[in-house]
Amino acid sequence: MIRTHEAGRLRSRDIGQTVSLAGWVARRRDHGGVAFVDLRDGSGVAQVVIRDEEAARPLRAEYCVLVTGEVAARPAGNANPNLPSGEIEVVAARVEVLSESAALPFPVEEHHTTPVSEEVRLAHRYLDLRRPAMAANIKLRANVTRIIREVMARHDFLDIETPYLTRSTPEGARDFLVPVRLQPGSWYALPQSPQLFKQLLMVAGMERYFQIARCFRDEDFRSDRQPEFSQLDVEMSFCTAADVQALIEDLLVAVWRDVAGHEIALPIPRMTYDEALRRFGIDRPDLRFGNELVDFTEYFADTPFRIFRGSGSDFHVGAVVMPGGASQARKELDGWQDWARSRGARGLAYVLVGEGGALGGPVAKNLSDAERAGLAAHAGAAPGDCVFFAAGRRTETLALLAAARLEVGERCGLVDTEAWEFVWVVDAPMFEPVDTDDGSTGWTAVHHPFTAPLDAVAGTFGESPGTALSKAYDIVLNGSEIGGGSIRIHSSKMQQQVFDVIGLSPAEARSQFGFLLDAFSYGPPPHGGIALGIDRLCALLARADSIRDVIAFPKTASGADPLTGAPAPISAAQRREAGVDAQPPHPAAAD
RNA sequence: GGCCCCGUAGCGCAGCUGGUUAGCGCGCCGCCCUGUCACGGCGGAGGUCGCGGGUUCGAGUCCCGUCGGGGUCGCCA
Repeated sequence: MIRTHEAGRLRSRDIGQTVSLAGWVARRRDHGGVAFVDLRDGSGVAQVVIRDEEAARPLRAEYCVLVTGEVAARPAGNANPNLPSGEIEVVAARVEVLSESAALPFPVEEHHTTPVSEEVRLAHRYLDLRRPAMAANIKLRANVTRIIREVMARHDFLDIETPYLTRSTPEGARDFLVPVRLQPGSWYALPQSPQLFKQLLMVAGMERYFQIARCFRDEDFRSDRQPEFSQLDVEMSFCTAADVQALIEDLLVAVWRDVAGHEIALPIPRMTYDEALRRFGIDRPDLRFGNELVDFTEYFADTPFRIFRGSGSDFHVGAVVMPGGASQARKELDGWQDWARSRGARGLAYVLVGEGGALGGPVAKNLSDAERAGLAAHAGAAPGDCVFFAAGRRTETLALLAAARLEVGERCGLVDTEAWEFVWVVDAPMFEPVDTDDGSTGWTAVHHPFTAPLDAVAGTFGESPGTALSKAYDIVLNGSEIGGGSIRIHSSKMQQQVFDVIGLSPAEARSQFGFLLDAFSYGPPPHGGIALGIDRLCALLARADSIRDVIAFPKTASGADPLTGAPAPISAAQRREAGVDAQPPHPAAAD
């Protein structure tokens, strides 16, 4: 057995020992008759010195080699502090080439810091993953899932698999569909999440279920969204929201302690959805910095400036301060307008607070004397600051200000990039208005339609859906949602009431979720759960820009895999066998 | 589906208001160098400028279309 994963672990105490190291040639340098080879394996890099006729051996980058030799102290001077084994080396007695490497499509060696396009990296992912930074990400992820399994086992949860071939459901994201050879015209769908199955498992008496499940959604991608992704899926019976949160806190503490060396302070703070929107304009607040939004709706209730004067309960005027922003050039201030317009807004009004306290900018002269006098104090702005304003429909205005706050935080260096700021966002609304095809306003579930209402509205949410709050909870880290869950409805009567609100008729509900409603007629236990996004969680832990950096074989933004060429056309014979050619619509299919 | 940015040698890039033979760094190949460590020196190979069309005496450069990559809004219960 060849000893591997040793190179980076060699230390001066190993001097004098004979070792065998298997790994890859990270770099070769020749000086006279001596070859210096940096040998990389899973544990790091060691320098191998090869003399005599062995040095003439053609060892080039990424050759896979087996080196046997003695660990020795390096001659004085020039020790490379960048190598973990910088003060020792292996003097090779024997070098065996296990396999050669072709010239590389891009630099694999660590010290090459010039960026390589992701497309090229993905096309040769097996080389990309040899790079120490990427290898570290993959190891980090393996550690995370290992710790998750340990914690879940300690809490007596059962790891239960659920189907990947299941039925399509109407709500939510677009499904990936799979044709069924044995039943032409019928299709499986890949699950968007195991949501329904885990609730069925609760009915089945599996009181504590978890699974690290792959989920599939046929929607457009982002740096933090892939068509398939992994989530830690959890469901438990006879629990409260606090029980689920305590479990997840235990889990997060264990993961961050081991992987990040960080001790999360418990309990993780709670914030209501309403408070998050008021203070940060968004339901996933980034608490790594302050600079909260300021409500100016009342302040400008009677303003002569028409833009800031609206009517109706949905009108909102808000502001966010940019510290030191008053010294921005006109060009920079115009840049903010472009920035706002690129986000679909009309613009971003601003007021500059002068060093003497006098207000500048095009908006200020439209305000009354009294409004000008108190503006800086109300906004919490100091001389030299810039105050950005947005006005209009409340949700859109807050969304723009939330984005502006993040942009200000980044540009002004307000964000503590070393911080881990967790927060539970609780009591989200059950429903939000949605424009339907016929122009009327309907309701859609904010979380999902199996989310239970708060006890206070359990009997009345059908009468005023817009104000009903739910037993939902999202876990947010540094402004990213890393998980969300809720206490579920376990009464088929209440479940039907929710379907009524979102416009799903009893017949439709029965057609789509009949199996769940049936199950709920057999004594379902009260239950609730949560799902954590493994990819996002690992990306944050790895301080990676994209979840692609913590997925071994991710897809590009168009859903393609440059490595395998997927997706690819199938042959005519495959199409015939799958029954997707000239397929008649199934009689039971509804549009 | 909308908008923005990018596409020039294996990789990363430059290429001005259109004008000789399209450059630079790294890598690659060859030779030299007895302790290098982002070693160094000399020499060399390598490019349908993503693709198609248009304008022009002349297009890497300007215009239209298209494909690919990245970001973002919609979307993602």
